[in-house]
Amino acid sequence: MITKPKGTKDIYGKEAKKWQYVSKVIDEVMEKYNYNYIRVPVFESSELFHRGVGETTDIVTKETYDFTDRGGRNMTLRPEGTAGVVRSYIENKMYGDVNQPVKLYYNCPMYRYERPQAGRYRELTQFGYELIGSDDPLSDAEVISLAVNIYKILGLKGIKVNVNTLGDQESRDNYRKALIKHFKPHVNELCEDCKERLEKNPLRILDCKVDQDKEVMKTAPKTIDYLNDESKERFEKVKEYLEIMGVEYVVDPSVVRGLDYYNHTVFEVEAKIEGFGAQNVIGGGGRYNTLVEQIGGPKTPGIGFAAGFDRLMLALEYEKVNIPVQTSVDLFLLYVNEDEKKYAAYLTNELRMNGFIVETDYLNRSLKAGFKQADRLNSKFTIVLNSEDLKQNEVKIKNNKTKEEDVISLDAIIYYLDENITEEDDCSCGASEEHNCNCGDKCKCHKED
RNA sequence: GCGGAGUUGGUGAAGUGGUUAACACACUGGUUUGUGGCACCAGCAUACGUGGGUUCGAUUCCCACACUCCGCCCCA
Repeated sequence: MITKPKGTKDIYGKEAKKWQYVSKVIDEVMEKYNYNYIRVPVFESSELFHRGVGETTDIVTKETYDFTDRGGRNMTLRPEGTAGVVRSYIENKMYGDVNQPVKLYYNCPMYRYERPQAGRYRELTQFGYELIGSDDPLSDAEVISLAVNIYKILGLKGIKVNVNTLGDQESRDNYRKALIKHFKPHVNELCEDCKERLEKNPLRILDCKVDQDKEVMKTAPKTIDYLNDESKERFEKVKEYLEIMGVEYVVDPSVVRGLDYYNHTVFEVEAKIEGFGAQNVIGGGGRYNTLVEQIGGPKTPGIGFAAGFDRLMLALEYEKVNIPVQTSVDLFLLYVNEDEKKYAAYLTNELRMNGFIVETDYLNRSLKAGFKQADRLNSKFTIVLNSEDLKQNEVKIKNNKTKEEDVISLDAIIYYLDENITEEDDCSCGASEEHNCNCGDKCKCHKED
């Protein structure tokens, strides 16, 4: 048997419906914030990610899917979304658009060659958004608040936002030097990885899970102490706007982010996911004021956020957020002989074109099995086409809830269905008990906050 | 890249170095000469991850690999 590649996942059935729902909610929220959907290639020149994401990051040095195409070009499957979007921004000269800043969002698969585990795949789906062309602290706050709001609208309650600032380039350089100075005398106390990081990327030492509890870590200089006045003031502004927007956040100096392009504001969103301690960060982002220039565009500030779709689904599951999925059909058409089958073919088509969800039998089942199938599909009505009735231009239609059967004229089917298909008494999400869900006013099972 | 645990049919699973590998659910048909959901009866063909090895004989023991789950690193 040919099986799916390691670290990939088939999404189908009920799970696919949930994905579609969550994607739809994301689309709706993005629309309100006036972000436009963008679709960029799955593969790009390898160079883009080396310049964009950073030569020293693990993502680029050991996790990319690289290949040479038939023309000898070095290509890489995108490991993250920002570099491609920024490339597109530059290539399509969006810096010249009348509408500024440019606000873009995406929701698509990324590829990282890693060992799969809970909430981690080699093909992972991320949604994210970028606000390019503004350095205003308000844009930082909006990007953070938008992330929080998406999760809130989806019904997640256990969301925590950790915010930090890396400062501008000057602050970052000063801080870097201070860190090296601090850790150098203690280099032997650090883990192997951190020894490497000391010269290459000292900020990442702060993130280290192995060395976390060591004394050197606790006494390490804090980003906040190396910020110049401008950067400090900027961060204060961001926090102020966040408070005005009612975003609950925590300032966490250990948030430094793994990609090279960040400066100033960086943030992470954590969710409660039982048993997946290491994977509880479901999204993260930050400001990248030098990235556009690095990739070859004009000096342009930007800020963005990206979130793991798979981890979001895990969080939704853990918090038992009910996701509305359509679980019933309006009508199931049954037939026995070939003439009735032909009429069924005609009628299913006709009714579907009139907006009803209609199913029929494709397996030449017995009536008994057909009824069973109608039940399984949770059909609201069932019609058994009967040659005798059809001769009279009539049909028997059965309401599967009340078990009542009506004999109606063929011409009246559409009218009848219109009249008798009522809004579900219970929640459209199909749940029978109170729960956290987001199905709107029609939902009577919705638990009050 | 490193480490741990797994892999038996459509599904959940039991089990054994040796003639037909339990059981349950699901599915299909029948009892009901064309009206289901219950009950009973019957049926469900080619199921022991892949490749080697040990053996008269391997699903069972050994080795390798693949994949799944979990952890580390890293990240979403």
